[in-house]
Amino acid sequence: METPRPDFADLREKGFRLTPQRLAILEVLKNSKGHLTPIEIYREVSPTLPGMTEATVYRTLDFLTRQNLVLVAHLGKGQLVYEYADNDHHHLICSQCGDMEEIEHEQLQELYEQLSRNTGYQIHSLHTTFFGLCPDCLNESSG
Amino acid sequence: METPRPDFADLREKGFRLTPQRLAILEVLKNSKGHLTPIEIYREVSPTLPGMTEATVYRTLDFLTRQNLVLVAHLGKGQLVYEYADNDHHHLICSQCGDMEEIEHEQLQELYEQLSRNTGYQIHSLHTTFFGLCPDCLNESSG
DNA sequence: CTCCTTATTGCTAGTCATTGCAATAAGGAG
DNA sequence: CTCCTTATTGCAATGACTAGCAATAAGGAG
Repeated sequence: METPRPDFADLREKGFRLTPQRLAILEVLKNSKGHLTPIEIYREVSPTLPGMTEATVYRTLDFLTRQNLVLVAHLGKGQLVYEYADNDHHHLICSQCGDMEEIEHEQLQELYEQLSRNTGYQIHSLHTTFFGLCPDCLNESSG
Repeated sequence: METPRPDFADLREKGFRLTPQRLAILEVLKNSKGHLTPIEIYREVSPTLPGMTEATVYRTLDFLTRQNLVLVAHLGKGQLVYEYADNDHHHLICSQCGDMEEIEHEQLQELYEQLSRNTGYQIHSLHTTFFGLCPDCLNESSG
């Protein structure tokens, strides 16, 4: 709750290092403003940084996620997607057509507070994913 | 909403087959009453059904999930866990120590209705996972 | 009980993702 | 600018999961 949006430069003070790989991956996420899979990120960053490996992409994404610089979400089956952490939101996905709606965090705020009261947990999950049927698919299945 | 708890035998009427593999996997989940990974399930079922492959476990779990007989959840990184679908609940996991709380679906009911009203979606995600810090870890990190 | 259709399985190969370890390089000290 | 510590990376091996296809077997018909 103290530093909801840490700056990349803060990492150095925590003993972490600002490597070109981390910079490049964060930059790709910052510019794309959408969900990217690790492989997509690898493909975008790879030309810029020859020698970069997929393993580094996975590790870096995991690192940036734990530093709250990027958000991770499970949108479909097992595949994870990443997004630059600049606005707090969640996702509602149609399990039939794959359509996606963004849910402002505000709508979950109350629930989070309630869960905190009931469990004593300090909840920090952003980017929660809900599944359902979108209006279009609902119509089709009922017709 | 019509058949919230389908029976295994109903599958036959839909043209699906009741194979020993499906029976065995469902039985393991029914008896364990907890979260199991596909590999754990494979190890439990394998001795009973020689010849059983991991691929079949993955496929069967996917099948049972789509039939609403089991629930799937993303608890940690990428790994999926499965559980017998006999009570509607969600999870709250401590991202530090891994402790887990169950959240009764009742607590999310209101949110789900609100999201439905706002988006037109019919939301059906059970087994949503939230992350946070448990009371113990909160104390430690502040001390 | 036997035959037949075709849903499922087992096998194999292919992706996606994680881990261990030696080599590299970030960044502070002198 | 050079040296030194050690966080990170690259590489290679392993593990998790998916997809294609021929062989098997569930379950309905006769």
